[in-house]
Amino acid sequence: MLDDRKLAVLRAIVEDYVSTNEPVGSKALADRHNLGVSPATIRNDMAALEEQGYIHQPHTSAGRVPTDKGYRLFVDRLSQVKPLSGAERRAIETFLAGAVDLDEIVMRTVRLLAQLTRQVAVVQYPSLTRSTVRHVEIVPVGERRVMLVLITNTGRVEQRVIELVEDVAEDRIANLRAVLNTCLDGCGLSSVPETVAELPERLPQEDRPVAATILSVLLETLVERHEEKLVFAGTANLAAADFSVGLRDVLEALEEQVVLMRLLGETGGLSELTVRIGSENPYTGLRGTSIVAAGYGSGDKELARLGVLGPTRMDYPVTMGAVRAVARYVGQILAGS
Amino acid sequence: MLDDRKLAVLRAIVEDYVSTNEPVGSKALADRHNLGVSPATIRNDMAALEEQGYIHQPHTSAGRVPTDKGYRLFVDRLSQVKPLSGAERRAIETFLAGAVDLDEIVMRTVRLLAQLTRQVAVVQYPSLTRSTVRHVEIVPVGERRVMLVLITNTGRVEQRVIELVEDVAEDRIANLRAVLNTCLDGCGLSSVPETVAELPERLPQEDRPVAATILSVLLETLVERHEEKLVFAGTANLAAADFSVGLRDVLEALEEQVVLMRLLGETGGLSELTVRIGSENPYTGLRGTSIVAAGYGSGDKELARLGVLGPTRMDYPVTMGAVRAVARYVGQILAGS
DNA sequence: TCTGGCACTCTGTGTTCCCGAGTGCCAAGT
DNA sequence: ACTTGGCACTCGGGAACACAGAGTGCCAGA
Repeated sequence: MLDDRKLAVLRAIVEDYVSTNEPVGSKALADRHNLGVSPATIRNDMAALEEQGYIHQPHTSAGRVPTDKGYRLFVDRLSQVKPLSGAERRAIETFLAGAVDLDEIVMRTVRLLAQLTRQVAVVQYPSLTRSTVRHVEIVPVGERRVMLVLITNTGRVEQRVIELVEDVAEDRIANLRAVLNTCLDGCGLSSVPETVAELPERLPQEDRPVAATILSVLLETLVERHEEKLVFAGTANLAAADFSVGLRDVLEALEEQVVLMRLLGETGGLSELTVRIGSENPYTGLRGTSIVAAGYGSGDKELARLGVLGPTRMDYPVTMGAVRAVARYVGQILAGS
Repeated sequence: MLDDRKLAVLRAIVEDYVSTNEPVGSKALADRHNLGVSPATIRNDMAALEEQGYIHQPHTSAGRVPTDKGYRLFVDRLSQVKPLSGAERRAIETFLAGAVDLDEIVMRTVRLLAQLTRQVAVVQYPSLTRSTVRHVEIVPVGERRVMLVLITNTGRVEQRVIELVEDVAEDRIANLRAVLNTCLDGCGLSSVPETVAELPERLPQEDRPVAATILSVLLETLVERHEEKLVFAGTANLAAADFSVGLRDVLEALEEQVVLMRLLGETGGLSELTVRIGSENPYTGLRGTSIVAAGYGSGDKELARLGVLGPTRMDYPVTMGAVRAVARYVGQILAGS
């Protein structure tokens, strides 16, 4: 069905189209790549490729352009992820190493990725789910209000203000805090719910209503927030890549956290690359765009995902290389801190 | 020099140009606004206005377009800030009231502002400088590491990880924490440096080096971070407003926090509107764009600034009204929480 | 000081035309 | 059974051109 030469032709078409941004014709192909055959032969192959939906002709008598299906085949079978240059590696290391806390790690990562790929980069904050509790703090901040602060081993801090229904003396709060910390210290966030369920028994009767309020907020924080936060950078790169489809839609999609979350996708293995090409992704505003994403984490646990978003017509090998490399480095940094 | 009628003509030109986005000619003016004079007269006035640099002709035999100077005069003398409609007010209130913590207040504010003005909105996090300390927490997070968490009365939480040079037992940390909280509780952040300076005296000799390390980080956090954080939303609106100047530059400027910070400007009074029109602003990538900003705060203290950024050709009265209103509401919300 | 009239100057738009790139097909060659 | 060169055909996009319409400046008269 698709012999080697046809595949070579498809590869050549993708490469040329990506670099020139113009439909590529049989003659140009014969010139630039030495496929060892004449334009006429290539034309026959192209006809076959088009027949099967891998490429497409904008109009009669224009060159061919890869379809989403064509890119898919290219990514799956015709290309190899291109590793970064040594200089780029060093740049990543020095750039990431300077970060002092989680916020800054994330910030620098997203900028780095945007710069490296010249596309829009998206980084999800490390999920709470895989972290463990380092410390829980309950701070009175008013008459009947306390602030709940949760610190994880990944250095993340979550905070919520809680309204109480009754006045609670400082020492009762202190006691509650002590009990909470004893129970939860080092506890994996995913197992917090069970641990918390048993907790009221250890408290004096009178404190249980208050504890219940606080604990419900705590759980809520874990569940609701556990992977909402996203950061992105490099939107200016969108303007450069002249988007076929309105970039208004793309900008809108970027502001829809929910959409973005889904685009980053569910995890494959750690550092495993996910590529969604054009219409493969569920959001209609993002036809015309592809997403290359990977999970990152410390050790062997995936903490969250990161990726880039660009025109379907992107340099997949290079982009994939950059995403994979950054994901790995971030993992290392997180593990080391 | 500029009699009333000429001013009226200028106002009419600005209004028409803003609504139609096309150079406006004398006949159209005479038709749409009843100025009581003939097109010919208007032409004379326009010639005078052009002479003085308030309007400008793209080409011979095209209508006139306001210059930056023209917009400036319009904003300063010819327009009145347009208050929001009742419906809009209610929308603001309900939308902002739902926020549970500072992060969410800021997030909702920036979205609200973007939606209301159909432009790019920017909100600066409430500055620490004006807040007071609610609580300082020091949490051991490893052998020789502690995490410093600072909670302010505005609900903001700052965190930093600190490496120590020696092992420090829990109880010494606890003591340090107690002392810190006693001294700093309720202390205005701006007066923290002095307060902290006297602090070592209250500590046992042995703890002073550790305390010094921690305190220096504390101060650093206050100084360095006190107004770095910015959030924006509504970039999709940029695509709609067909920017004369490349929107690439605008997107780039948006990612430069420093530039943005300066654009929001130094404070006038609280809720006082600052308007920078086109070339008035210092960053060349933003010719073609205007910024409308205002300070917001709780009580009479300005905590930070917010604003919107859009094409020079924007509806100033409406935009200014929205910015001012949002600034006030946010102030109220912050004061109330 | 305002107004109507008039000649003039542009831009933007629509039309036409033509070039060239690219194709598909076919018949001949290996 | 492929591959190749030749050939007629198609179609998009740029250049040349004309033209209508909007707008202007200026001038003479009210």
